[in-house]
Amino acid sequence: MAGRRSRAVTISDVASLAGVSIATVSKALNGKDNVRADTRQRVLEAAEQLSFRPNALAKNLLTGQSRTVGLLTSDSAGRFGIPVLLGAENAFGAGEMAVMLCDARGDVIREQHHIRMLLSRRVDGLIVVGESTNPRPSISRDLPVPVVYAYGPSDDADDVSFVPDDVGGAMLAVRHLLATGRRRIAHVTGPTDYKAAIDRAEGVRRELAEAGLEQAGETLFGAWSQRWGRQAAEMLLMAQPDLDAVFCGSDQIAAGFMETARERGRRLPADIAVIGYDNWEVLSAETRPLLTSVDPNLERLGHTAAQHLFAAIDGKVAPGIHTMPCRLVIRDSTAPPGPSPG
Amino acid sequence: MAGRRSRAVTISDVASLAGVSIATVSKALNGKDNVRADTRQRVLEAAEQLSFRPNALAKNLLTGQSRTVGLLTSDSAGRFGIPVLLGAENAFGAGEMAVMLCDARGDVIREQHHIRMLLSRRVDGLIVVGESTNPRPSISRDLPVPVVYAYGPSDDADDVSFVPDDVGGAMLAVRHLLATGRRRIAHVTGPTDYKAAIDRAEGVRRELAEAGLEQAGETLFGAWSQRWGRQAAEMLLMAQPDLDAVFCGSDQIAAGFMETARERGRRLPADIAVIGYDNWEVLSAETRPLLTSVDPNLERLGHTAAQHLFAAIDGKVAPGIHTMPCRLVIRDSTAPPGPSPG
DNA sequence: AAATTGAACTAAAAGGTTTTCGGAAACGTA
DNA sequence: TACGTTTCCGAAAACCTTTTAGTTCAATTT
Repeated sequence: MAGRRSRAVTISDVASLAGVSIATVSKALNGKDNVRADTRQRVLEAAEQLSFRPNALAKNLLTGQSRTVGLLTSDSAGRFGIPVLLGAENAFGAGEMAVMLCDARGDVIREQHHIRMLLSRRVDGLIVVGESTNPRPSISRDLPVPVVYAYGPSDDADDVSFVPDDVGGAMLAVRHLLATGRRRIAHVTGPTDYKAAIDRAEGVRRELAEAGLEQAGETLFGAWSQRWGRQAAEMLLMAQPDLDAVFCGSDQIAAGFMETARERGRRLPADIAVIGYDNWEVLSAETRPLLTSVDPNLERLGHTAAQHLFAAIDGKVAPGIHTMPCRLVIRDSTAPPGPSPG
Repeated sequence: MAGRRSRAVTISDVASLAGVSIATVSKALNGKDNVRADTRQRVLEAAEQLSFRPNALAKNLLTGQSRTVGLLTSDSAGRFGIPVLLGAENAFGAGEMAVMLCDARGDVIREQHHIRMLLSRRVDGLIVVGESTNPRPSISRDLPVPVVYAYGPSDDADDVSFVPDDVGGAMLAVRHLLATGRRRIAHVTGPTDYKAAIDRAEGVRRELAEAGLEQAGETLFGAWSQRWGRQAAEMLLMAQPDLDAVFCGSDQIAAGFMETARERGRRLPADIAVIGYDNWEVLSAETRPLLTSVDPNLERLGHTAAQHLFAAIDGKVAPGIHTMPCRLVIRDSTAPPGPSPG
């Protein structure tokens, strides 16, 4: 509370105390040449004594750069925005960049409002985090600063987007199932209006085709929820009694599937192997057995997007949609099949 | 991309185009007096044509206020920081405030670094979001701006903190169990080094004492996890065969408890009622039966904290730890007991 | 007709920093 | 002493906006 209402200490105060001009203070504090060692020392001591912090507003006004980026999200609450946000904040943390967080909550008006606000604050760049991997309207047109899209790509091919490789992630999962000896593989996933669901189904199709195998039944599209996982399990266990593996489009679906499969007396993973998606640890590390899951590496994606934004601020653009690889986190739910009860 | 590298348009450009002085432009755009209607119109058109956005840096430098608050968290990834953050961002969204997000990731050095950065950017205030409800070291000492602590309170009684009322939340839960006819109530919760666990246990004790009842066994402290919920269920069902209700310290514990209780043949909620804590919808809306849970109203807490920060910026301080009420979200897991299988 | 008023506008200052350029002092050389 | 060189420091401009204190000019009053 001390000094709450007192005027902030400026470079002039430091100059007075040190008995030099403000120019010298500036040079001394910024490590510039042409300042005698003992003068610099005096200045440093004065600055320390007054706990002087240069006014970034003034500096930024002068340089025209705010050393700030805007992070525009439609769904900060979502599980996907946050890791991206963290990765970005991470990448910035090293330098002197700051992140301004704006949540548009899916409202175009609010988004416009935030963009105007950020521009008037002269942010150096913008990261737009989608709430799904579905393409979203571009905002880059006529903006005076570079924009990078993360998770959900822009619908304009000239923009820069970073998205997880859902097709590749699904292929990883199926490949792992095949490698551990599974042959009758089903796929349960989310709604068809999610590009993520479509892409993952395509990955399954592609990898199975490559192995010359048929998929066990059509892909079951539903919701991303545990409930749908349970429901799908009922259907699948009935329709495909010789099923030996299920690849689920989300960890929640997988958790639901496993719950019902256990109840129906299937041994996991001995009878049926299960793979989830997202590697959402609160779930995948709590299921029984522990859930093998595709990790979309979102934090790294956010980090990369932020680094790319830096490059773009420096004028180096690499337009297009960049897909980032996923990794498979192997846990107990895909141990090789066998008669032992695990 | 258009004009990416061209100098930003300033008020002078607008003045030239409109054929007036910059002072007139300022007054016209800010709705001040003494500007003729047609002049104002001309200015507005010129500004529109150039898509002029006043440089907030310059304005802030002049007024000495940045219209920005810093949000300092140790755990943005956590389930608790995010809602608070959203509530705060929400409260600010109405005005022209912006939020700068900084994640210290529990590192004191990093926290100091962020504080210096925020101060040099002349933020108008700070919100510190704890990662648990345990008190945390105060940072307010000698800071030139007001600080409000949310979720985790400051250890300095002169600071302003907003925390959820864990004791009251637990009392709500137990009262509901009593009201629906339960009498043998057990409590399973997290580790003893969490104040939240201690407080909730205290709430249970207090409410049961008020009703003149004994708690069914000692409070079981463990982890916040589903696994611990399962483990505790094994113990409890053995040790307290006539148990008719369990209040769990988290939704995860509750989910684990329910899973095992079902496996052991208990009917939920007919035989045993279960209440969770946090009302984390991804869990509480997916359990079978749907989980009654104490909702700590975190978003509202964040909102209130932000509003209070506004007040503090205007010089109105109300020091102390303010506990915010929880609410009980009643779902199927606490339907009255009975012989029917539900 | 001269003086007063009021409206509409402008010049200039202020805000805190960095940077450029010029000046002064100290020193060495002739 | 006169001159050139080096080293260090300070004055002032620039960044862009808002606000204050005028200034101009026309309309109104005396």
